Amino acid sequence: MVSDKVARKMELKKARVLEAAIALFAENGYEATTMADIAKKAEVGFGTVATYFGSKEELFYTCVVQPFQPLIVELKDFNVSPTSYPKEIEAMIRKHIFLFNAQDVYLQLLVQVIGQYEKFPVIFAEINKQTNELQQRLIELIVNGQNEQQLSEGEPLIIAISYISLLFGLCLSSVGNFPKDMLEQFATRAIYLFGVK
Amino acid sequence: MVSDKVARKMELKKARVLEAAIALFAENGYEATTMADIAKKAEVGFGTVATYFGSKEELFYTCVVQPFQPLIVELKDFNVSPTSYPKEIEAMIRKHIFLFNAQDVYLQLLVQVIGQYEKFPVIFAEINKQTNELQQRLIELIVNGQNEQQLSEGEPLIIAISYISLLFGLCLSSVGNFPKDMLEQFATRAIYLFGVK
Amino acid sequence: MVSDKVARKMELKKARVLEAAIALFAENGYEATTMADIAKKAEVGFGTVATYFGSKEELFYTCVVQPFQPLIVELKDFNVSPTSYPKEIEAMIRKHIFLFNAQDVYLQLLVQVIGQYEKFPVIFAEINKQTNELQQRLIELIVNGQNEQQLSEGEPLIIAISYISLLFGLCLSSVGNFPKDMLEQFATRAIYLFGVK
Amino acid sequence: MVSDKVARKMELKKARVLEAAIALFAENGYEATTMADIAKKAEVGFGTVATYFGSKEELFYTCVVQPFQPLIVELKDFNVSPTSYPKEIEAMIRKHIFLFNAQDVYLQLLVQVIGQYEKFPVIFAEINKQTNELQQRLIELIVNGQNEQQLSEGEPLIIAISYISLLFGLCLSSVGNFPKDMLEQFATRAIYLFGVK
DNA sequence: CATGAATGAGCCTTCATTCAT
DNA sequence: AATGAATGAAGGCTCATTCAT
Repeated sequence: MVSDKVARKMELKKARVLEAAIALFAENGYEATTMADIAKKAEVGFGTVATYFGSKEELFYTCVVQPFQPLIVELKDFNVSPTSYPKEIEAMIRKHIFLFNAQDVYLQLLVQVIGQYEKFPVIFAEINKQTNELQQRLIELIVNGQNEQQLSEGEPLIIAISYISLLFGLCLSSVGNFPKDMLEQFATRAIYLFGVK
Repeated sequence: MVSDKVARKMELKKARVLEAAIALFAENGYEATTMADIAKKAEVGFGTVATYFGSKEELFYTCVVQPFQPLIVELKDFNVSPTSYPKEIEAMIRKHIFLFNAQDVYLQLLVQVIGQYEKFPVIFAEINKQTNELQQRLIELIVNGQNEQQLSEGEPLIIAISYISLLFGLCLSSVGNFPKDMLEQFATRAIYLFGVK
Repeated sequence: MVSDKVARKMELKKARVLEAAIALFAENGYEATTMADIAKKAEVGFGTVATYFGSKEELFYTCVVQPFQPLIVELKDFNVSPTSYPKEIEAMIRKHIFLFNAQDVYLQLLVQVIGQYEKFPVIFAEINKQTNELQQRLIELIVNGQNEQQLSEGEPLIIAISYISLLFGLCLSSVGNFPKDMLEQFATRAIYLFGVK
Repeated sequence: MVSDKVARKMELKKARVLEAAIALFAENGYEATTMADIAKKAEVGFGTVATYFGSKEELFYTCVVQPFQPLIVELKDFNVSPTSYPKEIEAMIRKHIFLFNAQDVYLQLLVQVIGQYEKFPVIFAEINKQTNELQQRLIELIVNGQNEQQLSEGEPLIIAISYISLLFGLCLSSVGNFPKDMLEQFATRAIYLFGVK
């Protein structure tokens, strides 16, 4: 019989461990991060980490996969047949860029997994599947925009990949994070990729 | 007194070790790659790796820094005040993209270092310095193009960063490498970032 | 929160490890003794040794320095202005020789450190400081004895060094340990060094 | 066919290697001294050391045993039935002490072997055999002196062991070596052990 | 003969995991 | 449930030895 109070405490601790783990995995990578480091940063005993998450591998899995769900939902949240394509695309890009910037620590981690997909095949597959859905949705948007003649010609797949690459590429470059006004400018510039007239 | 024959042989072995190391570091990351793995792949005794490169850390340094020099030289090899900016930029982008694609294994490694710059501060500083020079040269090109009114308005720094980010971002995406015709298309699309009229 | 029972158990194990380490270091020297040997002799996992003492170097330090404190206290425990100098000196020597004999394993270790002082500078400095205090105390005793004309002439420093050298020299010779009656005889003989009339 | 010139050169090199080895073994001990260190100090290629002396163990054996022969001969060179025992003993002790002091590096090495006899059983046996002969000769001297009533009573074995221990003990203490006048004083003091009247 | 490139056995150390409290 | 003492697998590195030149 576990009281709500205790359960609440547990959840808080678990969240603290997860946050610490994400930060350390992002900064140092999988192997260079020790369970003891994580426990210390989360201010729990290191046995506790094992109790909550099982093995280190499972913890890493959770670190990468769990925050990805809400993120991808946000990223996919745009209208694929808006009235004004330029306006919708601009809004989408701005949203994306600010999202990426807000989650920079997590994205540093994500970039590692993507950059070493052979090392994390299971996790990568999961990530990739979802990212492909985002890609599909982008293609849909582009195709519609081109059909409506609000966007200039160009292979939609190429545009979608280029755009996603630009987003992740900006993550790589964002040493010390960009100030807000620069983010705005990146957004404005990225629109060009879509062939907005 | 070392004969030329022996020296030649050594050079060959050294190159073989380096190639193996780059491939394994790129695929698995620094920690997950063992000296034994490298030696095995290079078909030498693992003591030999130590004899050639000292420590694992030094080997990694060499793996990242040594191939970077010729690469960055190639990347910086474009005319900053051409007659036709659109043509020069298109040629440059095509060159860049094909270079990146040809060196995909090495670039996977490079992306790791950039993505975890806190973990490899010395190497990153070296890389970053050179990359900044490339960025400066790009800015020069863009400023000139804008002055000549062959390129539309836009903050040159933002454009340069966006472009470099796109290049590295494409590296991240290039799982299993793109076919040649897709590379051409990426090049064509990337031009848009520069505001070519 | 560690229970007393656990803490007790740990102390016992720690003592067992230390004893094993002293014996093996004494017999084989620092480098020739492996952490695995020590763990095996102490009947613990070899990770445990590291948990308790950190590194091999720290363990060695503890092995040499920790038992030295009580020993030197005992060695310095004599009266520097007794009524009868011959009697006090005889008692002191007997005590010293029996102490050395009782701690023969530890002293074999100590002799190594002294004999290779360049190799163990920090430990040696610590040992040397204390030994010098013993030497000073011996000199005090001798000077007093000479002033009281109970001891014959002779440079006190020379006598003190000779005596200490004799003690350590006997350690070197004591292969398989001397029987008790021989120890008595050594004590009787060593008195001569002090110029007892 | 090896010319004398070449043979001479070899002998010189060999001697240089041996000297370097003794110095390094004495300072750092057997394991902590590497073949490469020795080769470097002797200014020869490290393959050469192996060519000359075979294995490291054989080299160590040579380092300890070879210089011992002439040393022990010198140490045993005293008259066991002199006219004046006090004079003979004084001369002997002075000779011994100056010999020990002159060969301090080698003796540091010797002390290691004696102090860790279990580790070097073969070498120790050899050393011990010869040292016992010295001890026997000392006993002979003492017995004769006592019979002639030039030396006071006392178990000759005890005296001999004490004296040899003192000699080796002084080696241990001689950090930075004693000045000549102190050596004289040690000699004068050591005479007391023999019960010179 | 003299050399040093090549090698792999063996060691210290780190660290994920287990389990008793 | 939470903890950390205990453990041993695994990796980097050192270094004696071998052997081709």
